[in-house]
Amino acid sequence: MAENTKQYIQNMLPNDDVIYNLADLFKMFGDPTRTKILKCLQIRDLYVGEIADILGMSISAVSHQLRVLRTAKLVKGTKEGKEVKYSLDDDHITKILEYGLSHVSEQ
Amino acid sequence: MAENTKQYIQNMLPNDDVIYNLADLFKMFGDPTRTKILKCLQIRDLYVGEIADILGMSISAVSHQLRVLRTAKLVKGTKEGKEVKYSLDDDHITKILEYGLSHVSEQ
DNA sequence: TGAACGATTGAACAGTTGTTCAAACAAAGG
DNA sequence: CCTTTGTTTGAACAACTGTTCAATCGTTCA
Repeated sequence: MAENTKQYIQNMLPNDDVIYNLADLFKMFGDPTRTKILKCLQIRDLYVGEIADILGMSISAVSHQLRVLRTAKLVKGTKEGKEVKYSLDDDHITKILEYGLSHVSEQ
Repeated sequence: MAENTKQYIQNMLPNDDVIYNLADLFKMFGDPTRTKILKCLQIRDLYVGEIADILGMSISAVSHQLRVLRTAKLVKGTKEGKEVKYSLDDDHITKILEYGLSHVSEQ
């Protein structure tokens, strides 16, 4: 391949920063537990214990994943007394999920 | 939470099959090397060695990832003599990537 | 205050992932 | 044939990921 072709393609690629952020975003959807949690929160805001109950998982496991989603700013938690109500923190998320879902469903 | 509310939400969730397929799809985009490869192939069909050259990676590492992408039917390889030319095997893929990219860029 | 409850946290563990290295394969040309 | 070139493959290894378990924190209410 010609050297200038190589450079041309290299220049068209997003910066490494962007690539890594992109990968980190998609990683969030790359785990079934997290996509389930997000799907739940798409239906309705929920407490940690409720999510665990719906998914049949331990509260701890759900809480760990919620922290991951919170760090990624996909979800936010609001304290209500003893409980913490979680909700989606990003509109795009729903669309990306839907896009992936329709792709998967079509196959 | 009321038992019937719990069941209502459970019924609204996609089947486990779908959830796992969805997660597997997003996993493909969850690695920087793979997103780079896909981005390259979005620009132009390329041989394995060309991709390795552009990305500054070993041919082996690229080939391993191409196999993963091939298995996921995101990419296909066509033998041309000694070389194998790779191309994107799915239109949706570009859109999902773009959607994620625009999300990442906006932050 | 102190028991009860919801949620978070940290350590530990098994399982998975991505890269490297060396070996093998396939096509082309001498 | 034998060598060269492009690619694939498998084993090995380090790094990462998700869950569990036990401990802890924070709030409520008796």
